Amino acid sequence: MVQIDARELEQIVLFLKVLADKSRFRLIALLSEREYTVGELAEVLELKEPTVSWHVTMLRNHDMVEMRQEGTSHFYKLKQEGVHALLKDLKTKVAPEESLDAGSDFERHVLETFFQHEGVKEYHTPDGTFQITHTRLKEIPTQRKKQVVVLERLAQEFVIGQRYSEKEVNTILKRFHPDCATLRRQMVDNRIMRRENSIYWRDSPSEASV
Amino acid sequence: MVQIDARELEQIVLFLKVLADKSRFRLIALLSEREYTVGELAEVLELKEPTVSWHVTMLRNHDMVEMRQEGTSHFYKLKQEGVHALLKDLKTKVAPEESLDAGSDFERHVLETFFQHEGVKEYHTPDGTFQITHTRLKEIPTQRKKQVVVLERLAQEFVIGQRYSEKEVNTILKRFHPDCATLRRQMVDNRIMRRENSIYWRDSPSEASV
DNA sequence: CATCTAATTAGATGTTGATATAATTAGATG
DNA sequence: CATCTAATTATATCAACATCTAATTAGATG
Repeated sequence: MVQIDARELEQIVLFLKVLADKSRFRLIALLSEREYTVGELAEVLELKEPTVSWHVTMLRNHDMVEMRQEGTSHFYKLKQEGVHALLKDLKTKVAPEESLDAGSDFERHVLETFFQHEGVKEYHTPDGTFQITHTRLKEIPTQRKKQVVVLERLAQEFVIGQRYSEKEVNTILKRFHPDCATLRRQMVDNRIMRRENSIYWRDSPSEASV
Repeated sequence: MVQIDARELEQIVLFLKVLADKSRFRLIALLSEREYTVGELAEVLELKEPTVSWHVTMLRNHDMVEMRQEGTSHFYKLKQEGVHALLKDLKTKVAPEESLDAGSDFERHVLETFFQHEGVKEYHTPDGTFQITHTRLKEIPTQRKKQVVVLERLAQEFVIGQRYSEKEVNTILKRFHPDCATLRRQMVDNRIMRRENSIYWRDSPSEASV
């Protein structure tokens, strides 16, 4: 865990407190699309104007929203796109299953059964620390239909068109299962990967035979 | 803005509410490092046990923490590493400038001289493709002052407090220079890393001798 | 200047929730 | 079984805050 000093902690918690309110969250959601007057917001959110005013003022104090005046009307809009991005992050974190594309129920079931999601691993590089979720293959399915699902999944580890040596293929597969040789052979057998002169590659889906 | 339905909104706000508390945030920070008993947490956070119990129960209800019992002791630890990642995200969003630290001219010069930045490498994982800039150590400095700068830099690859096996240390160091054994020894000699029974770790700057 | 519109500020109210003390449960140990 | 340790539940208290009504400010318009 990253060390967090007191001041920083206060700030983060404060920021989270601002977000952790239903009305303000909806407010932010609206204001991220276009500018609104207080009255409009009150109507949409079914709150009284003073309540909305209170909230937007709060958001303004936290530099999350900016105001433009026109006559007696005050137009508010989201200030930092950072907030926008943050929400997106939060969303994917909170409800990650929404984010990844569906696939069939069968596929999902097979993947869930055979893959085991391990914690996050940290990679430290000059440019910062990357966190990558690691996944292992509990066992290699014997049923061909399930096998294909698993192999397709593993294939995603390889860039389409890129050439890999046998050693490189093994390294990548070994991250999932010690028996990389079997996986490699099965990938070739199922035409999920191609081989020629000990060079492996992945064809684009359109070229690959089914 | 992403469309958010009522149920989802509730969940997000609830999740944020859980995080938006100083004690719980610190709790999570601690529990992301290792498991703690309620008593230990109470002592570190300077709270009474019932208070901690209340919070960890709350975290448990939200599936953010898990418990293991041993005698009368209840060991808690962070459940989803997703929370971990989330915090980091939040941190970089909230205070991005904090993340990178400046360093002196001398340090910068040494780092520039001894490190070589190689191109971008791609890592393919279940969750997408990561591009990471790789850096190598051209040679190990012999002048002690320069050596320390380089070793300090390498130390950043290790999470403070985390325990590493000798093998893990080598793996990480080998990314920079083939002679990982020398680097490892020098790190220990210079008290940049600590060793006991072939277990290596990095102390926080305050504890480390200068 | 009187009036209208839109928003904010002031003040009141009710709820939630963070924390504490005290009592209770559950496991371990002599 | 008595006792000790660790944690939880029950209950109480206090502060924070979301919301409302009422009063006030500020700009526009006849």
